[in-house]
Amino acid sequence: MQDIEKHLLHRDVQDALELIGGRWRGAIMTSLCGSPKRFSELKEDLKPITSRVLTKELRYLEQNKLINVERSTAAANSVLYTHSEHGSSCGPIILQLRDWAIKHREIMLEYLKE
Amino acid sequence: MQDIEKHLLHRDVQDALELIGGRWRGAIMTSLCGSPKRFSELKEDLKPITSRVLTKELRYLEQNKLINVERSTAAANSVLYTHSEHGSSCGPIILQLRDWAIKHREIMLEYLKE
DNA sequence: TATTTTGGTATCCTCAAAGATACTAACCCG
DNA sequence: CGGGTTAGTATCTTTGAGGATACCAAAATA
Repeated sequence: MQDIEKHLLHRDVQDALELIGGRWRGAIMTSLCGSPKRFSELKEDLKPITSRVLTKELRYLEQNKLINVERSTAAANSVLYTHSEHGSSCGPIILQLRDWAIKHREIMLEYLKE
Repeated sequence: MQDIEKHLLHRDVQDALELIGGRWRGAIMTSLCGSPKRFSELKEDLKPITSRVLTKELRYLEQNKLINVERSTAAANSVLYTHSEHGSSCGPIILQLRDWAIKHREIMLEYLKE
């Protein structure tokens, strides 16, 4: 492996972690794994997130094509958030992150016992 | 899937993203995927990271058992950072994150063309 | 012995992410 | 018509991650 490639490698990882990192983005994508949701459902699921932050993060994810936003023209006050095709492709990674976090917790508990 | 389980699901993901999220943690773990490294090698690889931040993040990763720190008793001014057993188990996930980020970049370029 | 390298500390500062709180236009339901 | 719900905005404030800069003791090296 060349130096340049190594360098690019962690730059890519940084990019990925900016997309789904931070306090809420990963959680939002996770919440949408189960099923499409409306704003209020997301807010409930991610409590104690605030409207302001949820709006901002949803706009970010929309701009980065990770979610689709169906602002139904007919019944106006209803907006559906769903994974985009590419957004749903991070589902498996998220599941692995979850499993890894659970394993991590167990390992930390082991150390605390000793 | 029950509501409670859904709730736990994204909490776990948030935990994982705290462990390897932020500006540098994922990159450090990535850099250590290739081979064990010394402080100065990490600093070079992760340029423009500062000593202060690198130290802080390494201590965090050490406390969370994701890396081992070999402070060689014999030759004192030499410290080796390596993945712990559990730390190395996030290697595959990191590779997938990298692939996913690369794919994301391509997709965004597609949209810009149109 | 002098100099450089290594692996850090010590302070101070900035800025952006996130929270608290209040408010609102449009709709929908009875 | 009136009250509640939906999907947000508008301000203001806080917090802490991360950066800039300077400094340092111990060890290696020349």
